[in-house]
Amino acid sequence: MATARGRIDKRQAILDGAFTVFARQGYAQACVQEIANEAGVAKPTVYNHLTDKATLFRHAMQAAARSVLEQRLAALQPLTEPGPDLRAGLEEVGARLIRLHADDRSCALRRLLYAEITHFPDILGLVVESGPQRLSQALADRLARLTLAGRLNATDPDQAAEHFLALLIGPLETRSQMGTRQIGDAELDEIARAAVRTFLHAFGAEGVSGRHPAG
Amino acid sequence: MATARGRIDKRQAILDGAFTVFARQGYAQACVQEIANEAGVAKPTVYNHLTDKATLFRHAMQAAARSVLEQRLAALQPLTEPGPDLRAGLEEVGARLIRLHADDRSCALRRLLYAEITHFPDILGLVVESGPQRLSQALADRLARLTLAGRLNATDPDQAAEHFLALLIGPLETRSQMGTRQIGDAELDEIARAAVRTFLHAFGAEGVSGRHPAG
DNA sequence: ACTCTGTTGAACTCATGGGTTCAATTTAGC
DNA sequence: GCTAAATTGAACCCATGAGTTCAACAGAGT
Repeated sequence: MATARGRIDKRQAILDGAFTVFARQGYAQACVQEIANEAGVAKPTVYNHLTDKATLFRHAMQAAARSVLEQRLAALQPLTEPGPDLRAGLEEVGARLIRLHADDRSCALRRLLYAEITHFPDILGLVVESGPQRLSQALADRLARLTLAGRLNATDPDQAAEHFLALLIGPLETRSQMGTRQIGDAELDEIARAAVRTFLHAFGAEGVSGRHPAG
Repeated sequence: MATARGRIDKRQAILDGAFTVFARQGYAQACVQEIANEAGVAKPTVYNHLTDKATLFRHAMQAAARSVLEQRLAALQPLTEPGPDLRAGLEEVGARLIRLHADDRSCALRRLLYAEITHFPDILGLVVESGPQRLSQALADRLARLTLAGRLNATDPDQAAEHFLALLIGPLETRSQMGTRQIGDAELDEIARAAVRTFLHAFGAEGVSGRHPAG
């Protein structure tokens, strides 16, 4: 063994396994032995790569946060080259975001963050700032462009983005009982459609807003 | 001792102390001895009233949830007899709700719920169902009345309530970094005003909606 | 073949903390 | 004052789990 590649693979396996176990058990109840098992590795190997249980936790959270963020940014794609039907584009983005948010790893990340924010205040910096913050920022950029193009009426793009995300995530969170209950695709789409409807009433350009649409 | 009153007082002190310590340390890291100290009581007394650490946790959470719910329902008061200025009434309710949501105990309750939902799935029933659920329900009732009175246009009051709360809580949650950062009164009011603005665009009666208000 | 580095499993140390026991003490009600 | 129930503090038992040690082992480069 001992090749650089091998080491990196082990390290990655450890971080993945760690996140899996932390997600299942929480920080305190997760035991390092179980993490080692999950990663297919011996306990001392874990301590060889990550000094502490605490640093193990930090790195696992950071890695998970990074991968979640990537997916989310990618979900904004349809808004960079929006088609003729803006409503459809927004609903598409909403549907994607909501599915990512309801994903198991994503839920687990949020849960762990909430749970351990008291004991690891520094993790907030690593995760939130490269989480909702960046997503909201990127979304605001798109909304600003759409407003300049006269297809939207978001004078304050940051607030528009904030409200768009709130209208998506809030209802999802309450209906899924904080990620406990699984939600069917139909209901997810309905949540996204409803969010877009309210959003367009508030921020749609005159012609698009459609005070009394379909429903 | 042994008088009924005395027992109840001790029990209440224990539950309060338990919630305080759990909020500070999380379930796993909280030790019963510390809870006993916080409650000004000996350790065996704790076990005399509540059999387990687990049941102690459950009862503490339930008690906290109950008190939080009461406050929230009371905050809806201004909507039962709304004055002539509906926007002002909604902003008042929004400001109250947002302050309650940002309250320390409330944040701690949410954190603990998120944190231990995996180990105590039954707590969700005791808390959520008598938490956001009931609040959303009560709010929907008010919105329905306002719609019947022609002062609002909430065809689906449940969804309107859902979106109103989402517009309040979502931005609060992101800006307060999940309850970590303290937020000034001015910013809280601004969040509430913005939420009401978007809400009225979507659900305001024709005359009230005011597509381009003040800002 | 030799070596160096990383891995492994098992055993070990040690601190923490849940839960119990018990004798001494308090307190309420009579 | 007497009794019975509740409280108290201290000591105790025991399981769990973090982190370490170590001897044996595997593989890559020379």
